[in-house]
Amino acid sequence: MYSFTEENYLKTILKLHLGGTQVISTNVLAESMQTKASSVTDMIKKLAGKKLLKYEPYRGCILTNLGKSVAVSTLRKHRLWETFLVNTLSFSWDEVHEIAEQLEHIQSDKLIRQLDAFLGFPKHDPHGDPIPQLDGKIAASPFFTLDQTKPQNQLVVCGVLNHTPDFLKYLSKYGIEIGSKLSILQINAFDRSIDLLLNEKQQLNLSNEVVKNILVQFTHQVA
Amino acid sequence: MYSFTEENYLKTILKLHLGGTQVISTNVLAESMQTKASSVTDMIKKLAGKKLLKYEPYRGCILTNLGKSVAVSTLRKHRLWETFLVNTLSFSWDEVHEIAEQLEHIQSDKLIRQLDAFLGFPKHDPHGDPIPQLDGKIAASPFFTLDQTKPQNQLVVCGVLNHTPDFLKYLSKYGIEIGSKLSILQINAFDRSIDLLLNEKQQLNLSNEVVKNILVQFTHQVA
DNA sequence: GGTCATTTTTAGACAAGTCTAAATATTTTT
DNA sequence: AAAAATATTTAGACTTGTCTAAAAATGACC
Ligand SMILES: [Mn+2]
Ligand SMILES: [Mn+2]
Ligand SMILES: [Mn+2]
Ligand SMILES: [Mn+2]
Repeated sequence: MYSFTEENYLKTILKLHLGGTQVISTNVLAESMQTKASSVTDMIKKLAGKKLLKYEPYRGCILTNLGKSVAVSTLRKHRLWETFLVNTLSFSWDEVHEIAEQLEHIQSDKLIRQLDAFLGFPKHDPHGDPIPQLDGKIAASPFFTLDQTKPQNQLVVCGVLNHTPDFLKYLSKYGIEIGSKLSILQINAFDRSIDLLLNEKQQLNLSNEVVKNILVQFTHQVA
Repeated sequence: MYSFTEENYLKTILKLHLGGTQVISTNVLAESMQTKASSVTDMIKKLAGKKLLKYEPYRGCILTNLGKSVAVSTLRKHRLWETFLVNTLSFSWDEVHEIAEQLEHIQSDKLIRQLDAFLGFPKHDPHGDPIPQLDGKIAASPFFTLDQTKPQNQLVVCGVLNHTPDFLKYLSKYGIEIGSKLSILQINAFDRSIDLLLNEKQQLNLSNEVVKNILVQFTHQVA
């Protein structure tokens, strides 16, 4: 129905909306899509012609409900495939994004329904991001970042905000993954780094840059 | 590395080679690709330029070893994905071809290796076609068609030659699927139809048109 | 309110893949 | 061996998505 390129534009616009921006400017979109502003203008016009977004020249664009539904569906497919790659095919969380970028464009409603069922209707992908449901609803994340915590908090790692392979490999190297238990020992005021105990045995220090990209929740809760 | 279109051309040429044709003519390829001869000429020239096939103007083309390896890899991916869809996601054998046509172009060696392992290194796809192995070898089919059998033969259905959804649904309607047991009761000379016993309980008659598209082997053998 | 910097759009070009129509080569028929 | 039929290639055009360079609109500053 829609080309890979169209779906990628729509998904990127959706993510910018979800990031809190109402109207998406041409330059911001060009930056996000890693392309030129002139290319974006051309594509935006085409998408507007297909009623996928509202476009005001020199102002920017906003997804219509139609555009939003296409974008959410693509995001849902992306995150379900990432879950499949990690849970079923033993990939690590830093390897799956590129492959999911391809798989998210496979067209078959039944395929995604069956995949969802096979995976047990997961709520979150391997990076802790919510998987949009079949009805298009995207749950608000129940997690918070590690830099919003206090000493003595007992926490579980539930996701990350930075999705780059470098960051994910860095965490894996220290044994930090989804489900890891963290106890806050001390927050160092001078550099906002945190001393903590990982899985009740290993003590380590994480810089503020790392800490603000880790999503956690309290131990007693069940996601 | 190669575009979807290039991979589709290469895979189609490979199948024509496997069907026994040494040199593929422009018109035959156009027919197989459901496109025009002029488009084929353009594409063949491009593929020849990339050393994927040898092309002699007005004569036809033959895959090089490089072209063959790309084509075999695409065919392997197609058949592994079809197996995944049927074995893991509960699709029926008449629903998977279209989806596999998309999935076969996903680029990731590791993905296919992991999928193969997850599926238990299957030798045949849901239609009984051999799955090319990682080294590029395609096993000769150990099966023969139902019209090459004699009365009293005890057989197991192992595949089909006609892959159209219509034919596959027709077989499913009568309960004929991979693994079904067949006993030949009688071969009717006047129309070459066959009376047989399905799974030791149901008697039925299959036309020659159906019979020559069903692949079987003797009951005692294990594929 | 006018100038300047920035943002956005337009104009024109290109690559991939396709098509129709016309030209040319090959094969078959006489 | 020439004519007719068939197969193949070429020429020119179109679509999608991209780019660079130039033009136009917008917003900031004085
Ligand atoms: Mn991702
Ligand atoms: Mn993710
Ligand atoms: Mn198939
Ligand atoms: Mn098949």
